[in-house]
Amino acid sequence: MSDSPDFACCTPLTGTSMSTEQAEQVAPLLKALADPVRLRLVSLIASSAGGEACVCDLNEAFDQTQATISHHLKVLHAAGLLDRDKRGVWVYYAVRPKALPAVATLFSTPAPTGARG
Amino acid sequence: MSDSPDFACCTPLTGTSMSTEQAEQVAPLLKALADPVRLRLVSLIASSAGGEACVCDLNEAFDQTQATISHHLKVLHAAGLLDRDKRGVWVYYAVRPKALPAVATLFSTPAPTGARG
DNA sequence: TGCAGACATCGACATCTGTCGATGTTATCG
DNA sequence: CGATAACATCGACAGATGTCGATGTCTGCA
Repeated sequence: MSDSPDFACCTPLTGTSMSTEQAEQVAPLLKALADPVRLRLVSLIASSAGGEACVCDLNEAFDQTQATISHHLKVLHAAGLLDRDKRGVWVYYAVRPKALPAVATLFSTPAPTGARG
Repeated sequence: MSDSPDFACCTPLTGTSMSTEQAEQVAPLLKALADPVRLRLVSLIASSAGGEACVCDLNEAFDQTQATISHHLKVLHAAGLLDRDKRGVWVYYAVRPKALPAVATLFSTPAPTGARG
């Protein structure tokens, strides 16, 4: 996977029927988010100071093993949702700026401006 | 499963860290959407005339078996994303009005109104 | 009553996924 | 150089998931 996907998922679900290609491009993104632990990871990172969080802190916030958390972070990173930054011994993850808004656009109604018909 | 979930997923992911309970409530919703076929199903239904579509038409729009499409529709219906309406021999599915906006809110930034930092 | 069509369900299967313990890799400190 | 700590990777395993063919259920029609 590229390290900087373009988030082509910016076309709303409604309005026009989605192409097979686009669906196959968006699904992995949602699949990465469709897990309670990963959802909380993203939320925790997004709400952290500076928009980033150290893995060591994340490990302590969950009941799962360090290996499991590392796995989930890898999945989120592979999906292009998280940025990874290693500083010395510590690793910081941050939510990719445009990732969440892109997903939000997917589920937004096209354009309520100028309702016609 | 209730036939009318309240879509408690209306709190944005960012801003405040998500609770375990809320995460476990939202994850199934995203899991239901995290499939290319189901994504296209929702999109196709949402963009159909009247906001609903007959299963017979949906079947013809996909390469998968009728049993598979029926399965996916059941998953989406169980997640509270689709409404089911049987009329004679035909069954019509419609996207639940507030379902998609609720998901959109999840991934929206808390409040762009009156940026105050 | 019998038949045909629309859709759901069942049973089976290969594959994917979440989780863990164990181990590997890399950076820091004495 | 050796020890320690932070994080990633590996191998394994139970359970979930997507798909199919076959069959069941219900409706409308002759």
